[in-house]
Order: sequence, then C-alpha cells, then structure tokens
Amino acid sequence: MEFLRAIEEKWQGKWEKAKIFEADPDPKKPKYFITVAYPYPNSPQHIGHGRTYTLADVHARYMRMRGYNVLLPMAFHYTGTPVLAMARRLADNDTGLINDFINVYKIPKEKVKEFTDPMTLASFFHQEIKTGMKEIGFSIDWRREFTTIDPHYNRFIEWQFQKLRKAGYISRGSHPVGWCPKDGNPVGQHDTVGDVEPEIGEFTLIKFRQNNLVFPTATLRPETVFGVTNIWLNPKTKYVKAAVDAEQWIVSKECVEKLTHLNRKVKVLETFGGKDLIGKLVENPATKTKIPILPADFVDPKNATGVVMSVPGHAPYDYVALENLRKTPSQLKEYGLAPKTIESVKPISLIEVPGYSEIPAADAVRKMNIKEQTDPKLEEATKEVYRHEFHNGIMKPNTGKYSGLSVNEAKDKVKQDLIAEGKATTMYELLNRPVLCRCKTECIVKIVQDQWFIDYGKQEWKTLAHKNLDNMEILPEELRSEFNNVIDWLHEKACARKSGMGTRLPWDKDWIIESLSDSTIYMAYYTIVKHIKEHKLQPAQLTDEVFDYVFLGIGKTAEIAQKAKLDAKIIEEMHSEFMYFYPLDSRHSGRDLVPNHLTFMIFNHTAIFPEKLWPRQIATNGSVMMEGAKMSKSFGNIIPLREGLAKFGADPIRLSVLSTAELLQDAEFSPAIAKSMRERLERLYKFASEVAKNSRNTKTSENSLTAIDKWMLSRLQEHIRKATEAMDKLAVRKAIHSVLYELEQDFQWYQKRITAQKGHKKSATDFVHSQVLDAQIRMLTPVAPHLCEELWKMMGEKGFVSLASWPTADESMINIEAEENETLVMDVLEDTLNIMKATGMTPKKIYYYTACSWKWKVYLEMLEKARHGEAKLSEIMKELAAEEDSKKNMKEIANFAQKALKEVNRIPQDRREKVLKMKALDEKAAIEDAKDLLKQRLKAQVEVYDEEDSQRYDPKYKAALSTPFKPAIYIE
RNA sequence: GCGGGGGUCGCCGAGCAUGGUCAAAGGCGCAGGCUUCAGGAGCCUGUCCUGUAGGGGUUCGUGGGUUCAAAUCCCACCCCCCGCACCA
Repeated sequence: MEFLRAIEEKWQGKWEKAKIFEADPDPKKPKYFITVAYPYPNSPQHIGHGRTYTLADVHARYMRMRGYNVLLPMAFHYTGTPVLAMARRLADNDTGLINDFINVYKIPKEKVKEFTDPMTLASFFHQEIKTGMKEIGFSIDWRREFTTIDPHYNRFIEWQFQKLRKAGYISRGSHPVGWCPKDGNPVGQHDTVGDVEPEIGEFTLIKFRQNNLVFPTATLRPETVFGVTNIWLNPKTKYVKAAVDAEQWIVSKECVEKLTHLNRKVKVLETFGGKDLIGKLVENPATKTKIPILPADFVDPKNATGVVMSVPGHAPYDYVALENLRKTPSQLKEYGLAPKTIESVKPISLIEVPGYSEIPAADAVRKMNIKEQTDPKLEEATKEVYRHEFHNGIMKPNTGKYSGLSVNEAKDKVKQDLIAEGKATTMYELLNRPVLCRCKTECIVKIVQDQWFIDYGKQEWKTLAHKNLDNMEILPEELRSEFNNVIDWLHEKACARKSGMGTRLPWDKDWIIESLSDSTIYMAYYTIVKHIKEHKLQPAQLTDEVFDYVFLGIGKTAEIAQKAKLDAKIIEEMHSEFMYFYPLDSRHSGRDLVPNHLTFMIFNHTAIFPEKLWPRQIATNGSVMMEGAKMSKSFGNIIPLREGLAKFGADPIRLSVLSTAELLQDAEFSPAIAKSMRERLERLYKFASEVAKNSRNTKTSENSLTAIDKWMLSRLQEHIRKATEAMDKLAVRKAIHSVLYELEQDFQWYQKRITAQKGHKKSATDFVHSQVLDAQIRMLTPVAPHLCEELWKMMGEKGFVSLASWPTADESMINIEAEENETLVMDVLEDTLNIMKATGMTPKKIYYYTACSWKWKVYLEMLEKARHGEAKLSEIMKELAAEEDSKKNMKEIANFAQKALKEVNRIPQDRREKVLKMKALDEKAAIEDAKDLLKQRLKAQVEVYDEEDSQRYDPKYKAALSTPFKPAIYIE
C-alpha cells in the first residue's frame, strides 16, 4: 500500500513538473476537448462523484494516447443555493450535518464553525476537491481553473444572457411554485421534510351558486359535474364569506391565505362554522338543478377551498359519506335535515365503464369492504375507480353534448367550457400535501410574479436542439430517446432567483441567474480564461463586443480593442484558441443531469453558436452504490474520495469505479472490491518485475517462435482489437475486462502450455512476455496511470507512458491456424475429461485418432456449399459419387457426410470463412505438440494416430468415429 | 399519468445491436482436495437434471409468433427501478 502511494505521488509530481497535461493550440495535431460538469464546492467529494470524473479522465487519457491534443479543464460551481443552503444549515446548528462534517469528512470542529460563512465554506471545499482530483491523478490543465462567481465569468454570463434575450429566448411571466409562507421562499425537494417534491396540481373550481353567493367546489374531475347530488362542507371547521376579486365566495378559513398567494384579491367579510350552512340549497351550474349542502367529516379544510361537490356514483368518498349520513339519523337531526332530503339524494350514474355496475363507486367500496368515510382505503378505491374510468370510461347520454366521449377527452372539454362560460375557475394546490418545509411550516402554492424564464418551449428552438442532438454521439446510445423527449417537454425554465450567489441579470439586477442557467455554455470560457489570467484582464475590459468577436468572430478587432482598452492581439489570441478547441468533443456527467443540465447545454449552444460549434458528444454514467444503496450524503454511507485514496490507492479506486459496471448501470463499490483491485495490480507489478529482469534487449526472430507462441501473440491482437473497440464507445468495463481478465486467461493457458512443454525456448518466451506486457501496460494506462508509468520505466522505456501511443492490433500476427489448433487441443482435453467423468475411469493410456484426409475433403466441400446457403445432402452425395477416387467407399462417405452435414450447417458464417481460408488442419501435429500438457493434465500416457494409420492401436474400432475438429478418443 | 431503463442457471452479473461455436463468461457463495505451525489467504477441481464414452433432457419474467435454428428478432401481458423542473 505504502508502495503504491509512493508511486502515485512520484508520478503526479513528474507530470506536474513536465506540464504534460497543459494543452495549448497546436495546429499540427488534431484536438480533443473534454469537459465534465464542474462540482459544487459545498461538501467534499466522495467515491460516487469520483466515477464521473474518472471516466472523463480515462477518456481524456485514451484520446491523448490515440494522438490527440487533449484538453481537460476544471472549474468550480459556486452559483446558486447549494453552497448557501449548506452554510445556512450549519448556522442553524443542524446537528446531523455538523456530525457528518466532523465524523464522516473528518473536518476539525473549529473549521466547521467557520463554515457558516458561505465563502469560507466554498473555498475550503474548493481546495479540498481540487486536492482530491490531483491525488487521484486526473490529467487536468489547471491553468484554466475558475469559479462561477469570478467577476470575469460574470461578464461572460451577462454576455450569454444578452444574447439569449436578443434572440427572443427570454420571457417573463408568472408561474406556480411550492412556497413556504414563513420563509417567504420557493421550496424544492431538498427544502422539505423527508425530501418530498411538492407536486403542484390544478384543481377546477366549479361555481355552485346560491343567488350571488359562490360555492367554489374544488375538483380534479370536472367531468363528473353532471353527477353531483349535493355539496359537502365540514361541519366542524370554520368557513368564511369573502370578497374574492369581483365575487363573493364561501371557502374554508384556511383557503383565504392560499388564494392571496395565488394573486387573488381577497377580503374576508364574515366567519362562521361549516354547520351553519348545512341544509341550504345551491344550484349546479351545469345542470341547473338545486341540490343541498350536507355535512361530511372527510372534507379537509386545508385542501383547496374546503368546499367539495359530491358525486356518489363515481367517487367512493362521496358514496361512503352519503351512506354514513343516511344511517345516522341523530346527525340529520343535529343539522336539522329532514330524512326526506337525504332520501332524495341518490347516486347518479354518468359514466359507463366495462366491468363495473351503474355505480362504480359502490362496487369499489363493497370490494374493499369500506364502511367509514375516514377509512384510509378510500384513497386506493378512489384511484382504482378513477384509473378505470379515465382509460375505459364513456360519458353517458345524461352528460349532454359530452355524451359518447371518453372520460379522458371529456375531462378537459368540460373544464374548458365551464371556465369559458364563467361557471368555473382554477386553483393550484399541492397534490401531495401536507408538504412540510424544513422549518416545519406547511407549504402552499404561490404564483410568483414577473419571473424571468428561458423559454425552452419555443418550437423553432426545439428544432435546433433536435438538429444538434441528431448529429451528436450519445453514450450510451440508449439515452438518446430520453434526450429527444426532454427536448420536446421542456418549456419555460425559471432562470433567476432573488437569492444566492452568481451573476445578476444584466437588465434586471434584482435577480440572480440560477445555477442550471449559468452553466450551459461555460465550456467555451475554458478556452479563453487562460489568457484572461495571463494578461490580468479586468472584468470591464471583457465587453460584450469582445465576447462577440472572440466567440462569434463579429466586429473589427481594432475598434473593439480600443473601446475595451485592450490589446487587439489578446483578443485575437483568445479567438483563435477558442476556434481551435471548439466545438466541444465530449461532455461528461452523471445521467441524472440528462433532463436538465445536459439538455440545457444543447439548447443554449444552438441559440448562441453557429452549427459547426455545437457539441459533438455526450457521455453519461450511472451512480455508485455502496452495499446496494446509492452513495449520497443523506444516506450516510459515503466514503470521502480522499479517504478512499489514502486507504486503497488511486489506481485501485479508479479501477473499482469503472470496472464493475457499464455506463448506464449503477456501479457497486465496496472496500472488498477496492482491495481486490489493488491485489490485482500488485500481482501485475510482480509479474512485470520478473519479465523486466529477463526481457531486456529481447530480440527474437520470428522463426524461433513455436505454435503456442504464435497462438499467444495472435490472441493478444484480438484483445487489443476488442479493448480498442470498447474504449471507442467508452465501454471501459469491457475494455478493462479484455485487457486485465480475458487476456490474463489466455496468458495463463500459455504459461501452462510452455511450462508443460519440454525444451521451450526461453528467448521465445521472453519475447512473447514482453510483447504481451507492453500492450497490456499501454492499454491499462488510462485507468491505472500511476502503476503503468512505473512499469513502463521498469520495462526500460523512456518518457511517459501517458504520452505513449495506444497499441494497434497487428494483422500480420493474427494466426488463424494457431488459434484453431489450440482450440482443438482445448476441445480434446475437455472431451477427454468429460468421458472420464461419465465413465468414472482413471485412464492409463489415452489414444486419439484424427480424421483422415477424405473426411476433411468432404467436410470442406460441404463448407464451401454451405457458404452460399444451406448445404443439401443429396446434392453433395451426387457430386461425391461423380468423383473417381471416392467411389470405392461410398457407404462410409454417406455415413460420415450425414453426420458432418449437421455440424456444418450450424457453424456461423464467419467461422466457415475462417476454416475455408486455412483448409485442413494438421490435427495430429497439433495434439502431438500439446502432448506434454495433455499427459500432465490427464495423468496418463497419450498416443495420437491418423485414423487410417495401419499401425494404429485401436482395439475398440474407435478411429472411424473421428470427424474434423473432433478426433476419436479411446481410453484404457 | 408521461417518459426512460431493466427482468438471465443460489446471489451479483455478462451476453442480447450483427440469431447458430450458449447449459450460457466472470465474481460471490457452496462442496472436495492441495498448501500453511495456526489464522487469513493462495492454488486446483466440481457446482441445472441425467448418462459406466465425448451423449441426451429441461432452462434465460409469462404467453404467443417468425425461423432449419431464439436468451438473442416480432407481438401481447406481468413485475421492478429511475426522472417529471425552478431544485441542484
């Protein structure tokens, strides 16, 4: 362990000193520009974060070895509420959080106290994260580092927003948000107790009237207005009569504040108990019928208006409440209701649903055996009825012009019509209430006025975004359809808030641009920030005109430079560096950013840059699981990255997060995995040391290589090919498997073979070893760069392996025959073992009989036929019969052909081609060659004969059973 | 609801895009053996059923279909996970 850490530190030092990851424009080299979503410095990074960044680094390192001038920069996202919220929670003495900081992150108590200041907190974690990134060996060009609250960056964002505004993509309006009335702030998921997302829904308020008095019943199913039999009020709670805009409404007392937040003018005129209104009649605006107001305890005054229309035919709650009322005459009496009033209230059926009776609500209630209106099962019953009615329900004739429509269609039509006729209005309400703010106050819905939006809903903009996406590579490709959907769905996105850190809207300084909106095109900023720092430019010098020229080539440099009090040369330099590195070749992030940041990036690029500068690739990855649970702060199961590095080493951690899962999947991490990775690397190191000792100056001429050497080298090419193909798709797991495990398997077979083989030349072995190791080290470098640098040096190579080239498969070393021979040996061994198992024999001597030449000839002819479709026995027999020399043993041939044909027809096409290319195999020689190994593994004597060998020992006449690729076997 | 991903031999998990070499990689677990003073670990062998000759049978969520041939292609259904915003 100490040893690995020492290596890491050593090479990180060397890289930094040699500045090998600092990328400047180089016209002689193709460039490759990779960025990863910059981190929020509000807590230390953990191993989960490490995955995304490591993947990006591996990508960068791979492309560098493929000969590209790779730029991988990094910055820090101070914008918005994450940093602020963290500081505030600490200031509020959130003990859980403070404990995490002290115990999990091992931050000194004294230091944590200082974190109530957001800037102190941010800059501390900024450095912490940066150090971690260095310790894990990311190949970042640190000269380009910045934060999103740097005044220069603010200028850049201002420029971006002016551009968006001029393009007509900024709009303003009001929209509903979850809101804490006490804090006076919008609440999102992370602001609520239990991290619940406030779900905002739109209720339809249908205006039942009593003369001029409006009873706004809140419903999510306006189409059922035709089945209303009564209105429910909660008799035990307070209601008010209030002037709402130009009308007089009856609503629950609790509703008043909500209406105010929804921008209605509300003035309470009178307060009274719900029971005071029981028994009064109101008119249904849709049917003009007069219906009574009845009492129901299930009515929640906190939900919407607290006034509810009753549709007992289709709403289980209403059905049960009505039944309850009917059965308790005492209640009727209490509220002065005549039994006759109740008797006349009968469920009305207005929707026809297959599988249900006239009264679906009654069916559901009976099925679930619900007796009381307070039964929680009613929730489920309601959902069930609704689900069926929504999908399969048809409106009945008693719904007038909606008759025959599906519920699905009628729902919206009824709503729109009622609103248009002034018989209804709408009200936002939380669907999953109660939602509690962290301050324990119940949240409500507020309509925020004059909110600024980026209008991703614009059709022509969507078209551009689709165009970009269509020409982009998406890794993994499976997510493309999700991007397509997100582009279609997005609409106005609130882009500024009144609090937090960041850039102020240039035209309305009260607002601060929020973090998902100031992080959409910043990749461009990396290409110029180097110059800003180098020349110590002032923010004021970065005028909109300067940016226009640098990024878009608009204007004349001399004029711009003069106005900005800036050297024209610097503007040119920035422009050409931008033009060199842009467009962005690859964008990395966690897959959770697909529906927001990544898609915003696409949109904003298309809005601001010409098509040739749009991003070319997006690569996303899943998260890291720790013992089955997602690694995240709230679960308390995190391992801070730096702690992991100290414990397991950088290369093992890199390997761990990338080798256990492919892009889309979540990766499993555990100390055991990290440990086994470390051991795997240590074994490689040990082996490499051995090889290094032996293979200095290994120069072996090709002709001293034996079959098994050629086999190993041939296999090596296949592994190189596979690893390269995998890396091109960022299937790092696959690549690692190919390089580390599959290659290793072949290599172990090779070792077994040469160990068993008497007199295998050492020079050949050394040559093969060094070939394998050379390729293996190169291919492992992107994932385990530290160890590989060390091995590289050990192998006597000069310079950095980080800058060496990725190996390419050498076609000339691919040896089909050697591979087929070896496959034969493996098959023969396996078959023999199988026979031993089936018979329970312990063999003394084993005889193999390889197929004779005519069998091969027939076999190959069949293959040739099969190449152009299925080979037919009759055809082949005819042809064979025509041939002179085969006439003598037609019966034998027919026998064999029948068996072989079955084989031939199920061989895949590419293997057929291979076999045809190399013709008959010298099976006898192949087995002879592996005789030492076979003897050793089978613990028996081994003899090989050609089946037609007259000298053969064959007491059981097995030889005739041989077929190509399947020698006959006799064991005694 | 809308959208996305997924259901593989005890468990985890490849393979499915380009159907055949798939009873289906690898790891874990389990069983036996070797090694070690011991502990850990390492190595080897086995691990669907069945068979005294390399074979046969039944498997890849469920049910159909296409094909000489399907874990792999098509259709329907069931189940699980994730996202739906002003919040990163």
